[in-house]
Amino acid sequence: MLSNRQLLILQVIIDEFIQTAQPIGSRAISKKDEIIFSPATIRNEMADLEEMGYIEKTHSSSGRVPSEKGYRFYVDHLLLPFHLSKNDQQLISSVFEQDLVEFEQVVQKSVNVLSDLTNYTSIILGPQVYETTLKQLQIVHLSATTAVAILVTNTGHVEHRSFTIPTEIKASDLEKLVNILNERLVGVPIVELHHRLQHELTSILNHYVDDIESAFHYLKSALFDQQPNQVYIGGITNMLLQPEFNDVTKVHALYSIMEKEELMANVLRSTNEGIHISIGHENKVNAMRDCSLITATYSLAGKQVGTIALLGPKRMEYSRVVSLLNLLSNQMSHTFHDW
Amino acid sequence: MLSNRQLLILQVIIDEFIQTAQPIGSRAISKKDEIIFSPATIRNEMADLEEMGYIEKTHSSSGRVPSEKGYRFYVDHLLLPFHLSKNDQQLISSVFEQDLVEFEQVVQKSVNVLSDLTNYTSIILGPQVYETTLKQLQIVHLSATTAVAILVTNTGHVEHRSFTIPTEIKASDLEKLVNILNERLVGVPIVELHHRLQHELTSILNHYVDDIESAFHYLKSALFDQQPNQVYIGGITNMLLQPEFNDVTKVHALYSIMEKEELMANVLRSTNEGIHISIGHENKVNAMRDCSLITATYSLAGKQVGTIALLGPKRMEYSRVVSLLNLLSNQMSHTFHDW
DNA sequence: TGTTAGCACTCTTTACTTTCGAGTGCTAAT
DNA sequence: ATTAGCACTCGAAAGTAAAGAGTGCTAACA
Repeated sequence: MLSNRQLLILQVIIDEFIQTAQPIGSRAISKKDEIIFSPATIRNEMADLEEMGYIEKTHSSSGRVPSEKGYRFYVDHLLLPFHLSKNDQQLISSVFEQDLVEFEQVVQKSVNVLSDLTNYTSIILGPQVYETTLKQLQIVHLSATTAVAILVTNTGHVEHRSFTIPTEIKASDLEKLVNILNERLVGVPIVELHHRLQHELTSILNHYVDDIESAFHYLKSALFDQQPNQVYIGGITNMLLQPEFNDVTKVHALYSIMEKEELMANVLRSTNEGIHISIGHENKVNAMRDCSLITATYSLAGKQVGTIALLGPKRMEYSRVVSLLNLLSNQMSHTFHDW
Repeated sequence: MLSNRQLLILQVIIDEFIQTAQPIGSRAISKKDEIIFSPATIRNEMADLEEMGYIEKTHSSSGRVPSEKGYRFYVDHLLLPFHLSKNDQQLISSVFEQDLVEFEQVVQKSVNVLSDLTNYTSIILGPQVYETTLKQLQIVHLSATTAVAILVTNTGHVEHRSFTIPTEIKASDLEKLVNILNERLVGVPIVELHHRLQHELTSILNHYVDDIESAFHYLKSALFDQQPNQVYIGGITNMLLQPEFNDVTKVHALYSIMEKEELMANVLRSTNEGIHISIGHENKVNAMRDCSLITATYSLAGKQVGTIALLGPKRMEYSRVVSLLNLLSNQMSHTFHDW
């Protein structure tokens, strides 16, 4: 479809535009070392590339900028493997060098390193709780009427929820309940807890506990009502550094959606395994239509559990970012392999 | 010092500027109902007010805007008690109407309500952990070499930290240690824990535990290494709605410091009891020199524990914001009174 | 003596023009 | 097939002009 020369020119245009954010003219292209043709020749090729929809003009006599189709072609066919600098590699590795056992710590560090290295906004979706299993359940009484329920997972994740104990529930009932649940439910995947509680254990529990109904109801609501989506975001302010976000209204739209954890979680959760790139209008969320989102998945104990993403302008350093995400997601998966 | 007429005019200028963000001219002032003088008279008074430094011109023939000295005078002497609308009051009360026992939930809700009501950025500094006491300490083993330490406070706050258990420490030692700590330390203020561990308990512990040194060391570092500052921020994007933050560079500076939790914690921690207002250059942090920060303290069980703040342009609705903060901080203190 | 009308003056804002240059498309020559 | 040449287009930047909001000052007024 595209001649070698056209491929070369397209590559130069996109590479250049990613760096400068300025439209590229035929003269500038001809001056590149790898180009041995005159501006006129290049103009002809550019006219063809434009006709095919890979590049665009900002106005009738401007240089060219990549179109979304152009970026798509670029990432699909022109992406050269990027050799990460020693510094990049070290910074990523440094996340895993300490004895961090807690998931949150690793993720928090990763988010920061990633946004610092790229100057984009990095987003990590934490492990799906349903991939993890229950390690321990516990009630700590704070006063006669209040208590904290604490749930520890096999990944070291701790969920806790305070609640008031209504007067009709005996504290002893609650304790019994928790004891029974611990005996029966340790090792069960979190996502199944609800079902198991509901269907298999009610009868057994009725046997032991006087007023199982309300005690159960309370414990359930305390623990499972709002399963928080763990979305970690770093480098939000980096967006402001990109020239395409000089306009405050654009930034506002983008920031608003990033404040919505659930929305972000949905966006990231629906990604395929491995590296995936959404460019501009390929993004389902309107406010991201001027951005590209690159996602990578990582796994915990062999199962896919979460997503790492970088959000930046369409004019992203795709090559480098893909390499960084690859490295990081691999290292994460490796670190979490035997948890 | 200032005549009644000057006070009136100053008040009108500031009230008006707070609403419109536009310089106010003599003609506009004279049209106000409460003003019965001609523009010429007002011009004379304005010249005086300017000479005294309460108002400024943006250029030689512009209307006047309040100076920082003007705002200071305004909040010190001209602030009328603001009557909150039913809606405002209800929204604030709604935070406390549910059975929220957990501190985090109350604070998170408050932050959101506050930023929604004001269109400013709201910041809440969580309870100082050292004001709270230990309720329970616990170790949950995840694997042979990893465990989570969980610390529950009397406020229902849960701290947890995962750590690797080095081979030289016996799991049983760790358990013993935790048992002893629980017997001895429940009810001790968190801030004293470190001291108590260090000085009073070492001898006792030595008696029971074989290798107290390293077990102790590990537990300590797991629990007390980085005491997180709990800074809750809501409505960061609201800044973008203010005309004074049309400039992306200003926003960037401001957002950067808000990403630094410790810095924000320091700023808020160093406030006096009750309501306090810092205007423009009164703020110690450079990036806030174009902003006003209004803080209020709330207490838990009678002791001062935290700060609620609103950050906005110098042109804030001081009167309303003060009332809102007063109401919220009182309700918070009241709610937390007997925790 | 305090207040106000009148007026010249200042400065910003907006719109309109001009100029400059980067870049294009096309044609004709190589 | 490639390139030099050239007329043309458009945006960005700079300059000009008019409009309007607001001021300070002076002199008149109650």
